[in-house]
Amino acid sequence: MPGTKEERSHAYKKIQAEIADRIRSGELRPGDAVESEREVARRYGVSLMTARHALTELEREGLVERRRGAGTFVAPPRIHFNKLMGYSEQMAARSLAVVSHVLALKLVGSAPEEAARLSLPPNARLLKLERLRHAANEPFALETCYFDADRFHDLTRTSLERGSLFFILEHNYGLEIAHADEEIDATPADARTARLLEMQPGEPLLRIRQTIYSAQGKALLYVLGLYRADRHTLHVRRFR
Amino acid sequence: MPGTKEERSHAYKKIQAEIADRIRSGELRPGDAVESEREVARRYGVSLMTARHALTELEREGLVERRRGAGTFVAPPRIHFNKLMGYSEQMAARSLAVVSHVLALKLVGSAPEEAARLSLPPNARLLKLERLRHAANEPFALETCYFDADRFHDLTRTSLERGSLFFILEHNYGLEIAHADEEIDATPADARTARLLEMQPGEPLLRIRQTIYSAQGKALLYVLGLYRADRHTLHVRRFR
DNA sequence: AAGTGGTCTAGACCACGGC
DNA sequence: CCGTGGTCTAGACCACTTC
Repeated sequence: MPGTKEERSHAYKKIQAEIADRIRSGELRPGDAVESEREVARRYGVSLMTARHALTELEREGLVERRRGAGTFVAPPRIHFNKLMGYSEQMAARSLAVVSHVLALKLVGSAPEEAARLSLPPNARLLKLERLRHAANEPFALETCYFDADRFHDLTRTSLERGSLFFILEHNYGLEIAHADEEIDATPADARTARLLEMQPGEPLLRIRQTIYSAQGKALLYVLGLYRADRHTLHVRRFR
Repeated sequence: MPGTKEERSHAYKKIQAEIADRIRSGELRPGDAVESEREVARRYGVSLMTARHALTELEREGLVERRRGAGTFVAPPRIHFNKLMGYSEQMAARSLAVVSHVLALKLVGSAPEEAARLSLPPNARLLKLERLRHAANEPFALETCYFDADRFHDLTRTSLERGSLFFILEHNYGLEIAHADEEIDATPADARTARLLEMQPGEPLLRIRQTIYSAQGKALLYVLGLYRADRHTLHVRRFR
């Protein structure tokens, strides 16, 4: 057949994905030897450079360690530092049940500070979403999200109570979340927050103001989070 | 021999270094086109794959951006997020005067928690350094550092009052500081801390517990920092 | 000594961008 | 259209680790 429309996926990507799957599935465990460049080349019928490319990419991903003269080995499981995760994802990572309650979902017409965080004009219409988060049946965080109301007009209360906001943004809206810039400080609890989080007014809260950006560098979302200090520790790795 | 100049022939390394120098010297400015793969190959008399390797490495370093069909261009200057800096360095970056007062510098024989943070046995002898930090003539942080007393026996009070601890570690001890893992939370001020930081007991403090590691992955230093919440905001970038 | 990853060659075709 | 980066071949020699 002339002009065959084969799947146009690149050989090295396929090899890379296949080995990555074998590592993530547990078939290959940390420390195990991965096939050598020459083995990969032979088994997949590609040239050495291509086999090499696949293994080099796996190393860049951190899944694999290459030692000259010795071989390629499955890397010890990586601790993900400075990784941006939604609440549901963090809870899942700790095998905790996801419970959160939507306190409010409404349009606000004048929130100049929050609009500025999203690089929108001061009078922009914003969608404000306030949620109370629970872990182990105790409230531990109050999170308020602000969206550009024009872009996210059809977010519904029920979809938000059910699922992960990150999931909705990435799948229903097709957005690629890339990074977040956070400002972290501590602040005393006001009366309302204290009541919601079942603590005493004036007790310390960890406050995180987070602006979340897409891969295109556009501010998607501003989140003001207040966390009970006794239930929450942030982990950060900084580099010299 | 440490410090030997690595002038291995590796063609791609030389090309990479030469282009990197031209960028860092300002000869090539952000947005400028860098020579294409084919130009590099011809000018340096190497094959395309080798020229390509050099440019790909420059991209990995973040010095260069490659756009298919268009070319290779000098990348905009990188913003350093999550950068590990000592107090003196942070103050210098904000053009603020460095003032800090050594409250204590002493040997402690039994500090099992702090020893554990340094991966030392529970009864290890530690050097404890407590410093009160000022900005704009107001106290704003209380930092307590713990060292392995056997390694850092000759730290003196005067050298510490004068200079940056990071500078001393890197220059006097020849250590290469690589990264720090931090635990961040909020906590109410106890009586002594409140007095030192001129605040009310119970008011919120930002607490940062920081373990600083060398390039060899060895824990060098454990720092417990307490920061007046109203004077201190932490900036972090997280990636998806 | 055998096997590994690291570097390198001298080509090839493709997909994409800008003119 | 031409030039660009992205993928790929079928080899080669070297430096290194392991036995």
